[in-house]
Amino acid sequence: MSKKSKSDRTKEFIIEQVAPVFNKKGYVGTALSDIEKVTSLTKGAIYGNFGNKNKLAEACYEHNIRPLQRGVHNAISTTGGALAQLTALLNFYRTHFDQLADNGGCPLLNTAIEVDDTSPLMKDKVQRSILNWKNELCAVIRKGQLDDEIRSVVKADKFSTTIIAMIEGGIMLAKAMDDKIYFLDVMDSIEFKINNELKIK
Amino acid sequence: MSKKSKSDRTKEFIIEQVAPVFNKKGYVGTALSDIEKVTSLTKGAIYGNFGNKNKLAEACYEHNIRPLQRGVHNAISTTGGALAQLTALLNFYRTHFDQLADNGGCPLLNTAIEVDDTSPLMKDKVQRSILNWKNELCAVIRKGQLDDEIRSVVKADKFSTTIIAMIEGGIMLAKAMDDKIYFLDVMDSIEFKINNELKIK
Amino acid sequence: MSKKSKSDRTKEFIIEQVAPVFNKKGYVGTALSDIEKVTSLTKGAIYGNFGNKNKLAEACYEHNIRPLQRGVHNAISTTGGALAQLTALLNFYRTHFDQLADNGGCPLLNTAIEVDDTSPLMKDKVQRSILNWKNELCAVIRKGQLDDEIRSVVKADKFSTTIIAMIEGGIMLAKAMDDKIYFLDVMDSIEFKINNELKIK
Amino acid sequence: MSKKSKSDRTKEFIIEQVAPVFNKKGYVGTALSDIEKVTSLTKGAIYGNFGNKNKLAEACYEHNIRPLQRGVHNAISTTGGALAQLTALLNFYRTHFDQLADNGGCPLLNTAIEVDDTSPLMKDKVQRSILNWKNELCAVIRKGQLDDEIRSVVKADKFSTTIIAMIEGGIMLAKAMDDKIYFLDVMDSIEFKINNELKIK
DNA sequence: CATGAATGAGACTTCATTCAT
DNA sequence: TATGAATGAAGTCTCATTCAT
Repeated sequence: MSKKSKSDRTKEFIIEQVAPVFNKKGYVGTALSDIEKVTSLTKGAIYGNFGNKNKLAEACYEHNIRPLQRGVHNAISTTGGALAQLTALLNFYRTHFDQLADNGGCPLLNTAIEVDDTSPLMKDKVQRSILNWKNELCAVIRKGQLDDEIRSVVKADKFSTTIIAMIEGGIMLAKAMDDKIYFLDVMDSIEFKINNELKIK
Repeated sequence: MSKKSKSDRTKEFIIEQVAPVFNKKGYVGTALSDIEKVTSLTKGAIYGNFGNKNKLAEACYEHNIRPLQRGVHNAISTTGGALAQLTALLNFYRTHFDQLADNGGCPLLNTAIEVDDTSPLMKDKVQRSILNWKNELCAVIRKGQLDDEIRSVVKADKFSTTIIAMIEGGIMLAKAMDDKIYFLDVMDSIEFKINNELKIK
Repeated sequence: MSKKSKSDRTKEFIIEQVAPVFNKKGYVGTALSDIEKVTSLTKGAIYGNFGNKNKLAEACYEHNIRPLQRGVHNAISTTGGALAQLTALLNFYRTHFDQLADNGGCPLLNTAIEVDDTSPLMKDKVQRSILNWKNELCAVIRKGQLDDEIRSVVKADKFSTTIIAMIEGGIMLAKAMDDKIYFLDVMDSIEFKINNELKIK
Repeated sequence: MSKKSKSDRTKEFIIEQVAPVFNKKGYVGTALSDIEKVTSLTKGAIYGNFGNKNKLAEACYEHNIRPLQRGVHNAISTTGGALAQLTALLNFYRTHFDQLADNGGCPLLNTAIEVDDTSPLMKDKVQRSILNWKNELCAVIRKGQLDDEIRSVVKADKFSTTIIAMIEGGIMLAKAMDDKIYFLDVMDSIEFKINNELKIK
């Protein structure tokens, strides 16, 4: 039986309220006064629970990334072969785009852009997320190759990178243009790629 | 003959010094004290020339975007057909990636991510940049179709969006991972796409 | 027989841990977080036992002063005449200087300096300590005069003040210079004074 | 012709207003809000002129110490031999005690006590002040010995230390007791010492 | 035009204190 | 009693902006 302490529940509550704010306004763009507003807690309570703004930001990044990692992981755990798994991944993103957009977009993308020239600590977190994602995709592709589902000439590494780049680029465009179609078009292109470059016909 | 006034030369000087800082640290992350440092000018001088931080930021965005727009435009003005023009675009990016990375990455991407949930004015600028870019690509593809160089089934609009998404996603990954290979892999994928999906063989 | 309550033992424990901190960092310089650290207790426990920081500070002052008062008193209770008693006092200080320095110096001096222009309550405590000390010295000198050990022309009051001033001034210098010699030199001067100005030869 | 810049005049003004506050309330005891109050300037103006609280504190220490150093130096520059010079020093202190007390006491003493266990930077400043003072006294005594005015057996170093300890101890007592007589009594003791231990009769 | 000096708001953080459990 | 969690005020410092010179 896991009974959470008050502290843990408060921490969770804070993270839940604050995580989308960080994702929308960025780390430097989010002030402690913003955090007070959305939590209805005082600065003292925030610092009592997280020590400093940075630690809270890190916790929020983890919180924001988790559902995406889980979504990717779930898609990839689908039964039915590598190609089906990759398609499941696309569908996961198609289905959850609106929710993602409402929360401020992809936290990996947002954080990568904000910190790449400024904050080594957060950059390290982003790098782990990217590698983790890429490794998951690589594994699927390589498995598909072993199963004679995916062409052996395909370079898993390069292909995985490309899929990630397309998803992130698509999110950026759709959010910037306030038009989901940009994202959906890119998703279609990935699906086309999968069917034409990967699949053994 | 246009002889530039002192004012214009100062403005240009300021923009040149400050533009990369905005691109690296973002709009909210760049303080006027940073701007003083890199220009060796006083706040008063900055305000005398630009009125406020916002206007300077806009000018810097334009300055940062211009060489990319020009690069794209030049590639697309190449003689030799639509496919050659698209390849020229890729080569432009391949050649200039290091310079771009040194300057803090793609200003369109950086600005889009920073402002999409916060600053309508800058968002509008980003939207124009995206549309302009997309329109240029569409025009090339449509011209290629008229010239029987590119398959008529290809949807120019969707294809253009995808190319942009890939370039931006690739830049993000390479900068986040501190490894150019991520970008080059995506560029190769675009080239592959062009040869396989676009080209009439 | 007095058996100490749990409360009393906790209070004592707290005072023992905190007293040297107050003596080193001063009243305003010591935060409740410092107090939590050295006691491994929570703020609530501190407040439960002392009511507020001020009361704890007062208790710590008393605790810090006590061994000095006792040392002075013991010296002065030595058998063998007034001059021997004064010399015993000097030796007490010579012997215990290192310990005193480790604990942050003379609490009377430290507190006097910190509070003389700010905190009437603590100042009152300091005044009592000074008067008490001075009275003890005066009593010794006057007794020595009655016993024909000390010259009757000596003004006990003035001489006592001077001894205290010298001890405190010496402590200040030695601690500021990180060099015990400053203190020992002054102790020697006091001894010289006693032998030359006080003693009937 | 020295014409002071506005900046210099403001800096001086700030120091003049703030120096006694630091001397009375101590470094940690003086808040920036106190500084705003006595200067009628904003935090921004303070930081514009001094960079941080620490630098202002250092400047104030120098300002507070200067008149004392000058007083000592002047006394010691008096014509009429070493003994007369030492007496002039005592008279300087006797004459200026009230003013010193009003300003919060001796800055050397106050600062030494506050920083000896906490702030190495300020401690270094205090050490310089002490050494400077001691060296001045030593020089006078040694000169007096060469001139056959002061006994050659006297140890200049030890005697100087003792005089300083007495002055500082006396100031502490008088301020703590709110009674100048404590200080004057110690001054008399120093004079007695000079006449009895130093002077060749 | 540009500077130097200032402002006032707001940044992040720590403070002493309280109180339900 | 002691804890854990919170408060609200206050701490130091930086922000974008203004304006007399």
